[in-house]
Amino acid sequence: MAAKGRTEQLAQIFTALSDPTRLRILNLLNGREVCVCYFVEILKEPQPKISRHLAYLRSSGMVATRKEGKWVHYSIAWPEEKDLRKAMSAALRALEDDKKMQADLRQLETACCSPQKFVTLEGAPVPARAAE
Amino acid sequence: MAAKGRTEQLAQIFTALSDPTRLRILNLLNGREVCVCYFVEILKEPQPKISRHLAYLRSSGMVATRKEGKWVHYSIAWPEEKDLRKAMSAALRALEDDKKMQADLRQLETACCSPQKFVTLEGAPVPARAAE
DNA sequence: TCATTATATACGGCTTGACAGATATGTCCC
DNA sequence: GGGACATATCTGTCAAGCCGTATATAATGA
Repeated sequence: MAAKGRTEQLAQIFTALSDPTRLRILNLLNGREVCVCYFVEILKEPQPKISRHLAYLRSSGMVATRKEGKWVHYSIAWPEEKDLRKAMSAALRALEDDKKMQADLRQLETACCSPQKFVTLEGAPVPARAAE
Repeated sequence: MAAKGRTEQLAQIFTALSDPTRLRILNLLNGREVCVCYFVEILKEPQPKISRHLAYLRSSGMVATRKEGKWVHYSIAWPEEKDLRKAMSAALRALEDDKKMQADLRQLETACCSPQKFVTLEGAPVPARAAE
């Protein structure tokens, strides 16, 4: 799309942040790369719903994807501009107090979309701490 | 309305921040109290449009109003919760680099909705620096 | 009381967003 | 190729958001 002013950029970021499901997704993504299957399992929402919200975040440029076999890993794409980055990270930090968000994060450790829950070699990829 | 979870609260705040007009309004409100007539003159948008966005901000609890004769002064109602406040102020700070926002602010000094532009005693009230 | 000014709301149309459910695409393995 | 799995997209429907225009409310002052 065309080059947008700073104000419109910010408005777009906040639009992306204005849905509870997307907030939960971003909270899980905060600081690591996460595979789609984790979102589906942890958020306990229908897969197409998750996928749509991920598509939304993708098209507003807030997340990046990395494909690995049949899995797709998502990570946060931090804005170039410093103040935008700060605004976004302050927003994500505001999520950290939320019980629901904390519970989601706790599930990251155990959840796994693959049937072989404990076979890490062949199961779904473990979410990696992002280099930041 | 009913008590909403933290996540939904956050989503609502972000919805309020997700519109360029509302961002311009909040930018003008950042640090001072401003009368509606200023918004109308500075943003150069139809009065009902401004009023609707102010109503939106009001109903999401992000601004407070003070009535004085026929004028209504708006100010930012900072959230109780620390992280929410930080997120909001980071958002407002991210606006400060925007040329458009700076131009809006510059107009605050000269703009006045009253016909008697320079009669401060009877003209529209001058925006006051908020105590913060 | 009437006119004027400041602000808010109602109405109608259009656009965007959210959802569920069905289906398509892509990868892997046999 | 065919089946199983992971992910994405399409379809139709409904709610929410935004806008312009018209109108209502409220305060002021003659």
